[in-house]
Amino acid sequence: MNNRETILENALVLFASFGYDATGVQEICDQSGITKPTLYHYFRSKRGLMEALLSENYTPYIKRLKDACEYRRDLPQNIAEVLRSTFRFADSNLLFYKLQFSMRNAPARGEAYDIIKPWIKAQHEPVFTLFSEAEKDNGNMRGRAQAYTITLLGMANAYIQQAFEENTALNEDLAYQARQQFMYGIFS
Amino acid sequence: MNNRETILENALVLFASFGYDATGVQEICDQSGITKPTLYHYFRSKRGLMEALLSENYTPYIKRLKDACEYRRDLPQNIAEVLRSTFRFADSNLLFYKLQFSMRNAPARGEAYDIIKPWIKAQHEPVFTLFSEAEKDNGNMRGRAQAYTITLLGMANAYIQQAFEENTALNEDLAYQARQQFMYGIFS
DNA sequence: AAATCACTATACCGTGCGGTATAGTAACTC
DNA sequence: GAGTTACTATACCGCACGGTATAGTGATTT
Repeated sequence: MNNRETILENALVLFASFGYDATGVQEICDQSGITKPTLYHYFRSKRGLMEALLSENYTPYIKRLKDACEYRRDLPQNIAEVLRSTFRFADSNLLFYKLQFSMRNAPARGEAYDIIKPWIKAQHEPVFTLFSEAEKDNGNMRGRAQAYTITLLGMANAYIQQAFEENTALNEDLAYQARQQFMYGIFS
Repeated sequence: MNNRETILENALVLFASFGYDATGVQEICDQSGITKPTLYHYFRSKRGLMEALLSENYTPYIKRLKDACEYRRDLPQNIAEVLRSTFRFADSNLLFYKLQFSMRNAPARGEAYDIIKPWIKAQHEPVFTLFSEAEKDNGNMRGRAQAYTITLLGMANAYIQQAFEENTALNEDLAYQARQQFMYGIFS
């Protein structure tokens, strides 16, 4: 494995364990068996390292999420796919999921939140567009696209957290249950 | 207002805005118009300051939550009260709510999470006990007390976040809607 | 063979951090 | 009025932080 990948791997572990602020560049270098100039050669700054980490791990998920949000006049189907892709995202790299989750919920004016902000937007956008499209076919939903987006993703996180803390699987059944519960919230 | 209260107030604003790690003791002192020895007189350390902040703001909520979890063979009633007390907690001091939320979701081995850990336990415990009691009256629920605890509190947070981001009220209606949705998740 | 390039180590810089030694003041205690 | 206590300011400490200047190395290009 080349140094760049080694650095990214160790940075992920440390950032996810101790947080962005509390993890020193020197620590990442020690763990990776390299020195600071090497790290600064590949990544322009500590922040640049974090940005690269986010980019590499988010990109495939966002792509799948966009596909899942392609509206074909079957909203339940879309919701199932959104949940499935999100569950899969969490399941495939739990460490990164935890890291991005902690950053999303970090104080708004901190650096960690500032770095992850564009990715939050990239995640919300397709889901918001999906609900906006679906609004046109269902008057009940009018004007609530943003609320649905937040609740759906928030609920997905609640389920993921639950599965993680209970050490149970993030399987198809759980995705189905989450979908049913969410749909009930819409049409009640 | 005395210095102790001034310090606590400014610390809350700064910690909630920039995070525990990124907020310097000096900054808190400047904002409060005092110097470091004064701060260290009232609070033994930066960590002690954070602990005092948590204690003062959490205590009344935990007390109300415990009352809300007193089981009288009417689980829906309990759930409504849990949601209401939690919504009220978030509504009464949004800044503190945001601070504790960011800390709950901070990396597990960071200092911020370590400080808030006992309070998470104090919050989960009464809710968990409630569901454990209710299990005895409803076979369907057996063995899921912890899952219900996590999902209920997670869902409450999703609603609170939604209300905050949409700038809508955390009113009785929303608590009712959340309860219905949660109950549907249990009995489906 | 000279020059260029990507990459890496040693050693260092300025800054800001959490925390404190010292000393003083004003208000109570005996 | 002497001693004690609670509180606060000046000035400082040691340290770890993010980042870099310098100097190489070995492979590739010309």
